[in-house]
Amino acid sequence: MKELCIEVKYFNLKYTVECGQCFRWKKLEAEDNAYVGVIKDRVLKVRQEGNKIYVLSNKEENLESVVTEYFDLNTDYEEIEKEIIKFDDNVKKAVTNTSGIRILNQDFFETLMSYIISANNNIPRISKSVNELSKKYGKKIEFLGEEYYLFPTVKELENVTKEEYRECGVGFRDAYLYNTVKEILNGSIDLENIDNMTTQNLRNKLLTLKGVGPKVADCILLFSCKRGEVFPIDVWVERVMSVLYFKEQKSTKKQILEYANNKFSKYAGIVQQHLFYNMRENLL
DNA sequence: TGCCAGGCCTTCC
DNA sequence: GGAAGGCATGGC
Repeated sequence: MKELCIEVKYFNLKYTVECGQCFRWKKLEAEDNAYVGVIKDRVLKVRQEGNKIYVLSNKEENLESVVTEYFDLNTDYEEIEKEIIKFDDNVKKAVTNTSGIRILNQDFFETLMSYIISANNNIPRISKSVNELSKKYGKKIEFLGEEYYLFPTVKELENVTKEEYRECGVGFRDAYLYNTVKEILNGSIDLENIDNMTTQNLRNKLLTLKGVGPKVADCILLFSCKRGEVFPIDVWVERVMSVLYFKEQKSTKKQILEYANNKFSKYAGIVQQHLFYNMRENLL
């Protein structure tokens, strides 16, 4: 296996995979700043040393372009961070704390299913369920002496029952997952046409799925559809926005969203992710 | 024990 | 169109 080395800047591997946007990266205890994860059809080990990342994979074909796309390495985050720290001191402090977070370009179907599972759930349990689904229905890959599992394809989930979903620990979300697979199989959402849809159309389409509300839809748009302008509001973001920008006055999600859209506009997504991570890690 | 977790659905005004 | 209650499950 050949190790790929890529020069990076304004990229922090740890923050990017630990900030809550993805659920399948595992930190390697034996090595510093190294993680193993599954991206689409391959398993990767990624390690960062300063401004270089070192990548190993079971599949070397197109490895550099897959990694570049996934970690959004062709986007100029130096420019983005310089722009967004101008918004105000709150954003400046957050971005300074967690500089190098990048918004991932994850697989659409995996992101859709994962964020349906995320509703009224916590991150460790979401990860556990996603891994369980993969282990049961995804393809097994041997990598560095360990067994890993790809996230299952729509086809691989075709005959999975609600009861079987529930055995993966997803609880009441079993029917949502079941229905979503059916909807995709019957062509209600055309996976091939996503890039051509406007954000509003795609969002409305996602909202027709049971188990997908505004927050889940926005996470899917942001983390797997390159819609950097959306601003997912969960309990943490509601909390941090309310503390930073609305002080004591009570604020609704609608007010928060309007404020964020106006202020952060096309950078709302990356700002949201910095605020979310800062709040969770108690850095503000 | 009761509350919370990257919310959403249904029911009822 | 907005407010309440319910929902599986595990961790604290």
